[in-house]
Amino acid sequence: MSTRAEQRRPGRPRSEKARTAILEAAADLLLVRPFREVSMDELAERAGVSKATIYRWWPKKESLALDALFREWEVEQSLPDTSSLRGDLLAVLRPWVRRLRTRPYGRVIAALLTEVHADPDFAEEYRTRFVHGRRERGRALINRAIERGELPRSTDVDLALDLLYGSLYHRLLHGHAPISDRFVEKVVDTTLAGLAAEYRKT
Amino acid sequence: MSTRAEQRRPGRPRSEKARTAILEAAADLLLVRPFREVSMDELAERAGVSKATIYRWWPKKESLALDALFREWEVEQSLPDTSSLRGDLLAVLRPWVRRLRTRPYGRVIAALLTEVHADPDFAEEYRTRFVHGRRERGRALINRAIERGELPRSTDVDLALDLLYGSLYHRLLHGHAPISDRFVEKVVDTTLAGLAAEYRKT
Amino acid sequence: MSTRAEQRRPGRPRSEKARTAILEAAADLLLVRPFREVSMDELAERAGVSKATIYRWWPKKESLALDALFREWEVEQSLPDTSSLRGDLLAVLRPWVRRLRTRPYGRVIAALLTEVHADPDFAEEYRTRFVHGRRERGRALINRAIERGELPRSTDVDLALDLLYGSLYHRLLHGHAPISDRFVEKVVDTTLAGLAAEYRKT
Amino acid sequence: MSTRAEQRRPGRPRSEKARTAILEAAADLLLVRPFREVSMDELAERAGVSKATIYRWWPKKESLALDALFREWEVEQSLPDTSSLRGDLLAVLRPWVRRLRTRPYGRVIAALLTEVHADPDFAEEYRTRFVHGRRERGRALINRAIERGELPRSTDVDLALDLLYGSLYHRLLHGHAPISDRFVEKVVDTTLAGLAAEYRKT
DNA sequence: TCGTAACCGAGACGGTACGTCTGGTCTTTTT
DNA sequence: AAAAAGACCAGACGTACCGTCTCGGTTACGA
Repeated sequence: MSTRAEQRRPGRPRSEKARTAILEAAADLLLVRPFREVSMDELAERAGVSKATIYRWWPKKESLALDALFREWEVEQSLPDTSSLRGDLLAVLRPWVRRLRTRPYGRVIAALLTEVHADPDFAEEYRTRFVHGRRERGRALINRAIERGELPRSTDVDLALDLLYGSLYHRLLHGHAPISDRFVEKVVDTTLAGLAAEYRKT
Repeated sequence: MSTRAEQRRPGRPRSEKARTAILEAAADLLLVRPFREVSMDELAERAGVSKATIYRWWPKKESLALDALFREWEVEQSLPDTSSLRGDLLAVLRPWVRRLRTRPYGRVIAALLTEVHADPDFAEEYRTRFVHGRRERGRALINRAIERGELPRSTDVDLALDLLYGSLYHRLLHGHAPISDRFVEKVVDTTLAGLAAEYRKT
Repeated sequence: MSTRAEQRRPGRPRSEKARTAILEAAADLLLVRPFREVSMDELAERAGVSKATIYRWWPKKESLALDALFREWEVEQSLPDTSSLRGDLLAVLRPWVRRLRTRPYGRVIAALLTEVHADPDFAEEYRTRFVHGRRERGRALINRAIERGELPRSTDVDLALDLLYGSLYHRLLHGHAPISDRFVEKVVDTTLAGLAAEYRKT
Repeated sequence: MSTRAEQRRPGRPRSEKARTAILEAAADLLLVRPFREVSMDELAERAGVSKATIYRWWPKKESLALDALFREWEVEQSLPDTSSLRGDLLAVLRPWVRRLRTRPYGRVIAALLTEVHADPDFAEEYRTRFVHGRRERGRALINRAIERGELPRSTDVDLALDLLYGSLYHRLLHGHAPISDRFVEKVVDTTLAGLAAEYRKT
């Protein structure tokens, strides 16, 4: 969202200080308080920056939240290799879930998803940042497990990912029950068992 | 949200005509167009009603959408009985999923979930309407299956429900893949297989 | 304003209790607090009466204030006779001015005058109640003085009344100076002197 | 009301174009139609300006009307000098009443006076603009006449001004009779005669 | 005594203006 | 060119008030 040709261009260069201040203010406000209760004016003041500077680099409040969230979440991009799919999945999901418990992330995610349904460009951006990468990594782990013979070749990888992530997001967004480490394990175990089993329909 | 003691009270009674017109306008607008793009003014005009009348009975736009959505969704409340859990679950989930495909419901749901994370009272209302009832019915179906011996007594019912509904909501909200009838079947089959299996950890 | 054929008509007769309660509430509120800050709802509640009952007898808030004010002001309608115009005028103006000082009447008067300029029917009503009668009585006093030879036959009675009442209303409405008894006397004396004198233009 | 330090300050300067457009729209609407029938929305639209811009500079409709009226009235600030008080007063009053007859100014004045009685700050502003200046000028004229020997040293200047302006405002506000040039002359003549005369009380 | 008609209290309603707020843009000076 | 400051536009917000209406119920009179 805040990408531009990074070549040296004439004129005053972009202030890195301002960029950082904005993202930090966004993290402090947008990732914590209910989305709609944070105004751009407050954000700008908190960052010690003018509103115009924010809008020069981010088209809307949601895009800023997206960047701020991405900065917090997607630090670790490497694939784990524990020699079992169960171990790999837990190595990916457990740290994420633990991070989830440190802040009310359900709040931002819900707000971002609302925007996803209103603005196709934003939807594209959101999926690029938070869906595709994660699913590609999950897909790689599962395919590796198939190669190892842990799962049948006929395994529906998308289904697997939706069961795994879907149940976690479900609790995150609806808040009807906590996302404990135990829950993550059960989700992984049950999903893998289901995928592995030869289940005959009635 | 708009319930009050239905006793005969002094004064002009609430206009049933207005109530219906408002809910219908809400269904036409809030359940279709991006939430934030629908103003209360437009809603009031569409319903042929004054804004004050809406605010007298619904505290916010989200509450109104909640009622309108509830009116559309929660018509069928009876438990199916197909003598198998698979059949029962499909009997519940398939009609719901089919209805989901008729309108961009992900839009409203996302907006409602955003509000859930901002207003505890609203969250309570939301869960009462859209979470608890559905989960109770699911719980009943699963417990019946346990009685029949289809699933072990140790089955984690909440886990089951989160796997089932979580994966469906995941696609509804993220929109990365369609919710086909085939997908519903796979979700049900894989979840049931996972629950039934004795899965040994590595 | 609240007049109707006082004949006996079929049906429940008008409640004298309600009428009085309304006028008293109006006097307590409309004649004291800034006009626009008193709502009909508050008025109705204060009078222990429904809004509809007020509107049945008075078409608007201003009409009600008019009646309430009239009830307070126009009790004394008889002509004084002190054998001098000066005495007669002071006998009329002094009590009025003293009453003026007991409450912030400028407030209501200004509000009523505003309505006079917006609603011709109301203007008619206002003048009937507060202008014509008073001017007729003033006219009578002055004509009597002319008969007595205190003033020339050519005296412009309307001019006289505008000088007398105009200067008092001026202070009442603009509030730049108090309306003391001394001021009333000076107004009367100077006006009468001016009317009596043969003033030659340059 | 819309005054601010005119120094060069950082940031976008106030739009002179908007300011003018607002005052002109106010003159066209507020000085012509009944005050309460003109909404701020209509005013803003007429001026091609957002409501917020109006409220940034004028706290209420009345303040705006005050400025608009001032712009129309108080153009001429110089003292006339016709070598007689009568001439001086007519030179001041005649142009003013002629202007009065061009538009329904009684309407605005009544509305402003209503606000004067509701808001002390506004009252202060009103008197500064429309009372003090005019009275100071009148006072100067009269004092000059006293120096010339046209009036006794004991003349009550405030009384004089209240007689002069009071009678004119009286007709303006009550509308019971027109303010003809002839009337102005009579008011001046009679007042001056009254002030000049040695009037003996009975 | 009973019906009819006008009244009353309560309070919901349509309409409309209010003054505020926020998102996002624009204009100026300064860096 | 970029930034800070802050004025600006557009338009939704939720509230408030006005004056009307719709109920259930009351109070008189005349049949």
